[in-house]
Amino acid sequence: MSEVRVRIAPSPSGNLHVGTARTALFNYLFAKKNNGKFVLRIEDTDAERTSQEYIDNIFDSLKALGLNWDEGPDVGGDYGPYTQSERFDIYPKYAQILLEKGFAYECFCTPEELEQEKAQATANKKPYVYTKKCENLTEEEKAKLRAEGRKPAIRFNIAKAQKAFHETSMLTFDDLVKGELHVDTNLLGDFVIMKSNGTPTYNFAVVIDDMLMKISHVIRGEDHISNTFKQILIFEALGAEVPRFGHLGMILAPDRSKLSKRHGATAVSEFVEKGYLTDALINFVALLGWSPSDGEEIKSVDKIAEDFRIGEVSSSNSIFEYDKLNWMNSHYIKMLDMEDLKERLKPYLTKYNLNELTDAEYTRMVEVTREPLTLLSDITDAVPYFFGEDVEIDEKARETLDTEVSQEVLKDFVERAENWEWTEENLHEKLEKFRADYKEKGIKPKVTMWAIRAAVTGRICGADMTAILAIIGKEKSLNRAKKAIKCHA
RNA sequence: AGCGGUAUCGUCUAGUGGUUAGGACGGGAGAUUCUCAUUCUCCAAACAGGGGUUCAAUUCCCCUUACCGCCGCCA
Repeated sequence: MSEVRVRIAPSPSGNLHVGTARTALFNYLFAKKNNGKFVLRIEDTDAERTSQEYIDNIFDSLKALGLNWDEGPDVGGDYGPYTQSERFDIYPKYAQILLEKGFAYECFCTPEELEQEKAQATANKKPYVYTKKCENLTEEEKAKLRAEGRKPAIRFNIAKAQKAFHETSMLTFDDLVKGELHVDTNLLGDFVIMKSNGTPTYNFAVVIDDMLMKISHVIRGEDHISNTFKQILIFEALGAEVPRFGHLGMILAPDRSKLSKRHGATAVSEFVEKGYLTDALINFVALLGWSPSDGEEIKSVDKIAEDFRIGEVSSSNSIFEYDKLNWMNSHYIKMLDMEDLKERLKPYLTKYNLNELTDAEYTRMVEVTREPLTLLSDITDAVPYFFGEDVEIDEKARETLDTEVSQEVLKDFVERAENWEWTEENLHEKLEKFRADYKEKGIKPKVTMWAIRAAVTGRICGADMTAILAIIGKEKSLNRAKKAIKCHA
């Protein structure tokens, strides 16, 4: 059996989309599982929509997800170049072969003429297929058209190719995930393989590159199924070995439409900026269509690869649900090593002066605030009270502070705490006693602590109160408490 | 319109010609805690509809419906 070679072939007309990331993942998993090679190819035949920024984004995102490629534009390989715009001299040669074999022909139709054909078809409520108007142009006619300054495109002759390799007009292939797929090639129009500007179209460039790069399995979204039939015919017309194909269901937004900007983030880099961990993202996306045989959903890509079988991937579409991704992200944050977490949180703490805290204090702060984090970015709003002299009192805290009990508790707290040794251990002990005293008076521990919490943090919920006091320090804590006590006449 | 694809809790899915149809997220209830959260326990929640085949169908076949995709000198 020949070597397994798969590829991910993004078009750099945007940042790396999560859907592309999932396709890349499944290719990567398939390669890993079968000791194959994972190739990255940049499909930038449309110069208009391509930008270096997007290419960089694709590289960075794929790397961040851990989907490292064996061959690609940057790392090279035996079948390069791996960027289509650098392969433009290759495609015309193969188009020429097709022309000579009679599997392709020149088409001089103008966009206007084509537009008209299409309009006609819709007017007659017929599906549009190219009329093959230029199929049998004589040399004289072509010369005349050329003299007029017309530049021909090259079209693939579907019927010729189909007849040459198949008994009937039915074309069939065995899809890796969907099983047998068929189409009546009579319904396919002769599509353009070389544009009149001399560059290849997607369907042509893909085939030539997959052939030359010896791609053995093409795993991609099901939106490519109809392309696959056309591509198979080109492979055959060229006398090349046809790779195996596998088509994955699409990822849909919660409203069942295509996942787009209006649903929030779509690019991997956007998710990262929002505070998602790439490990969580890739794990989540793997679960869209694939499920672990042992039921254990939290799994590294390496572990998933061991368990992965392309034939077991679900062939239906799946909806991208943020709830589960969020849960998974919080789970991954919980599993993060302390030092790692401390570093990862820093980008989200730039509005605070981290120098106010010693490293030990920062560590403790992270320890007591990490629990409820869903996104790394959640840290920003979770810690403002650790910084600055004063604290902003929110509405709920204000109400709490306005009660008589709170005032009484606070006064007592300030008085007693003046003499406390300010270590977390001691504070823990002292506060326990403090609460107990009030409990005897019939005041719930909750209420007692609310007063202190509201005064010191400006909120009524948050991290462990003892730790907060210890980190903030005696002076600052008591100052805030005093400020919360109303001056009585 | 045509062609292709898909159909199990709200969502991602497991599963089988005979099962109490399983898990996870989310939801609900409770326990723990100084609060929020965490954690733990429990609960509700599905085989799209109609025909076949069969002793038996969620499972196999057909039709309907719904949804998705494709019909570019975009990729």
